[in-house]
Amino acid sequence: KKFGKMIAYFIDEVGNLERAIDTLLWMSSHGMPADRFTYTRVISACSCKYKLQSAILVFEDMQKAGVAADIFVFTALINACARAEDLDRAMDIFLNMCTKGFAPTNEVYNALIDACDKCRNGNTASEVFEHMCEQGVPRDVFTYTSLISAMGNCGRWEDALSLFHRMVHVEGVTPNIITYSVVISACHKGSQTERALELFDEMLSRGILPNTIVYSSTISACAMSGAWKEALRLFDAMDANHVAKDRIVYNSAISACAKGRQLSKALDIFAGMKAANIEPSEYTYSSLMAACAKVGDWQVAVSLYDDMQS
RNA sequence: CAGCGCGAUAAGCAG
Repeated sequence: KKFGKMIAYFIDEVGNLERAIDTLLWMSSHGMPADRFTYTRVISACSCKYKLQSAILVFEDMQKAGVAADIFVFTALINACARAEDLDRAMDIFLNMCTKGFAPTNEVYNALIDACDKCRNGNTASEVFEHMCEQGVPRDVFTYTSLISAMGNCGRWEDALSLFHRMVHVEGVTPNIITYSVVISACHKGSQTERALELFDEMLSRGILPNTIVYSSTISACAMSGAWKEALRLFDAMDANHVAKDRIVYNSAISACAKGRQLSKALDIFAGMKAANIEPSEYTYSSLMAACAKVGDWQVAVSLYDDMQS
């Protein structure tokens, strides 16, 4: 029990995963294996650090030590696969879990759909979702958010929108800020500017205050149809609404100007970015140079290139 | 010995 607390301490306070794993393995090799709670905690910590191999090693040790696994362990393992973008292994674990007689829960299906999303496999995501519905497992905001994200990531914006509709009006699941960010992002990838803006307004009317991520998704959606004025309006609204601007939202706004052939606006935003002490990235320079290319201003492109090198 | 507590799932940028 005390070693278990020590492992939790290594993970939560010290952030030393290696030590936590060593202690866990030491415990089982000395005939006093940790309980399933501790195993789950360690597997989850491996997942957070994208260490799928370690997660599997810990799970194998758990089985060797004769500690009975439960649905929480399997959920954490599937999540580790999702983070490592290994859908095949996620499926293996899922099937293995079913064979052992565990009925998949909402969380297990959600983690599996997330794995499909991370692996850009929209078809499998849809199949898993259908299976979930057939089994009568409840769908919640996590389910729909992951599934809509998976649709968006493989260009299926119509499906993303119809799932959003089904979520809200058929299943009565309330969308949150993350749901709006994925459905707006799906519109962005499908160049559906109008729909993205409608969703943004709908979100406001629900009383959800947009954060940096939702602004950047919506600004990117504006960029796709040359709606740079709308993009800049949103970008400026961030200050009025006291929403912090990060590098990504600056990049989104610069890209919107670039696609709308507004080089001087793009340069203004770039200046603002530097004034705010935000480091430009390769995305920043790439968008700025694209803007130069659009208007044929090679001199500014060269000066940006020099600026980038220094 | 008993009770209690402790563990799992989702989002944004360029060429």
